[in-house]
Amino acid sequence: MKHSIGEAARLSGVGIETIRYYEREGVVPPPLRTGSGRRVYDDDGVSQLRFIRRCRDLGFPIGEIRMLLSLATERQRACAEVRTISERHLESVRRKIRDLVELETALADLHGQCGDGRRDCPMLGRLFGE
Amino acid sequence: MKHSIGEAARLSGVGIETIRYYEREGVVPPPLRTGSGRRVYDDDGVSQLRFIRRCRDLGFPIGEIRMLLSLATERQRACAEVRTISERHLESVRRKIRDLVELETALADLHGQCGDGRRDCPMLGRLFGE
DNA sequence: TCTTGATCCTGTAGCCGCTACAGGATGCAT
DNA sequence: ATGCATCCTGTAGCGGCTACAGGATCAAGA
Repeated sequence: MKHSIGEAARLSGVGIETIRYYEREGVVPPPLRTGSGRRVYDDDGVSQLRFIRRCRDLGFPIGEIRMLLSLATERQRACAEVRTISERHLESVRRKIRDLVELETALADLHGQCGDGRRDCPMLGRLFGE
Repeated sequence: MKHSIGEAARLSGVGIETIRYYEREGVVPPPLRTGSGRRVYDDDGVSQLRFIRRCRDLGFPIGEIRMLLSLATERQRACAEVRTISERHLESVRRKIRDLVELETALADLHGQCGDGRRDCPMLGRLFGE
């Protein structure tokens, strides 16, 4: 089946402007065009877009999605390499979680010092002090 | 004491270019200048910069730092308002943590399906499928 | 056939919070 | 006088979109 960019967007869950952005950035190949210049996507194109959206939902950066996509479309589906990429990404997600949890602790600690008064906030004092 | 921008950067832990950026954006007021046009910071200016850096370390966005800073420099130190801002921020940090933990689960799950083989990666299959 | 409204096109600018230049002017020590 | 550090302004880039402006085209109804 052939689809307009709007249909492709609906089917894949990727916004129209974002699809064009991916094309500009070379994440997806440029699709065919109608005589009047409108983009035409086939089912494979839509699948690629859906794949990208799922990867983005998982927080993969564009560069790694590009790698995953080329592994996938070259039909190699090289598991070991996918494993490496997803492992690296998983590690970065876990690092972010650790950082945020640390931050949460510090923030909750500071926040806890705030009373209900209207002056001389201890949190501001701590942030300004030294 | 008076300080050059370089000294202010060292003392506050904020980069030189970042200080100028904060000035452009109106986060800090423009400092005095020497005859030849170089910026001069006093200790209060350095304290403000340090305050901003600490807030940034805590993940506060610039807009909220602006509010905190005005609360602080107006000498009102209104604790209740600081509480509101930090509460909102804390909530957004916690939301981020929840999102990331969810993401981590999904990712680890997918990642766990990858074997050591070189073809037909189940993770790619899942990402492409429908 | 005409008109309306939806959809599409390109190109550009903005978001956040910096960071990294380029290209030039000072300041300070020797 | 020389040389190097530091400073200045202005601009562009990062990632990953998003939001226009201003125009072309399409499909459906009257």
